[in-house]
Amino acid sequence: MATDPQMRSPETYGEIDPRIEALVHDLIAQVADKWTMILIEVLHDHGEQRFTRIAEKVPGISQKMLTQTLRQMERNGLVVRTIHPVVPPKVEYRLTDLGVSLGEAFCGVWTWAEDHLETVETARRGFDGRATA
Amino acid sequence: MATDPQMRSPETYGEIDPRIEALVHDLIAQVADKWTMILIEVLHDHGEQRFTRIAEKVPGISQKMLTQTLRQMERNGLVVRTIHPVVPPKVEYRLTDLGVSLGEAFCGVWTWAEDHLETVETARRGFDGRATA
DNA sequence: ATTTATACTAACCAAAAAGAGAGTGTGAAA
DNA sequence: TTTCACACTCTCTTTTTGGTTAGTATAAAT
Repeated sequence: MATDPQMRSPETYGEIDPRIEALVHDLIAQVADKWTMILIEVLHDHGEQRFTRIAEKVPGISQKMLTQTLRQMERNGLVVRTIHPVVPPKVEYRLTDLGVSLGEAFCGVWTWAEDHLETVETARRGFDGRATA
Repeated sequence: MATDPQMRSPETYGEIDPRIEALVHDLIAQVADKWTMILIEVLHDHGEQRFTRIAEKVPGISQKMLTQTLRQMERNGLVVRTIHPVVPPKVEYRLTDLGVSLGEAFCGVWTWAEDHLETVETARRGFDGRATA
């Protein structure tokens, strides 16, 4: 019995390099993150923006999450952060090419969701109906 | 000040139907879920499998998460669950066409991650280096 | 002299998600 | 007769996540 998650049995779904896999999961988890997706969208549609302008365009986000998400995106090279040394502070965020390309890669999933919206909702209703009965 | 997340100002990134958007986020959040992705992969590579066989192929997953994730996938129409009324119980899970198509839609992101792995890691090292300095 | 704007960080708290472990029903094998 | 396999469910605890609030520096505007 392999209780150690580090240990992989030969039966483990395993032709893929675990390093790649980790990064893939990681990246997808981050991008699929509610806010990251929205921020990519906003930055793509409106171009370079400063902190408060972004916040205004994303209702419901807290300062904390905005900062956190932008930092993460910066760390991954999805945005560049430009500090203008003026007072009051001015910081601008811009999508990098990498950020843009990630947005595009995600279009596949996005359009899948649009295309199969009805199917999924029908499946859900069916399942919920069966469960109630 | 619009503190109500339901209320959308005209400046809100807003040409998209919010119903579609909600479902898209929802779906992506679910698919991007660590386990769902892995389960799609396993079921795709190995075909119809029963509960314990799946568990063996996914080290680190708890019974709880396996059940939960499979149920969610079933509800969304990504898998079908077949109960064989024997004892001890035998339940098999199979990817639906919808499930397969979702896996394919996700390939774009998957390959993006593979293609840009180096870029992302470099960006991270740069960021972390700057932070330490 | 007080207020305002900006882009944050830090501390604290509540809620949600996930893990661990025990329990369940049943028939066949030992 | 005890044990075992299977596919769970239930409960309890831990971890993670996110929100809220307060605070900071500084110069310009009032």
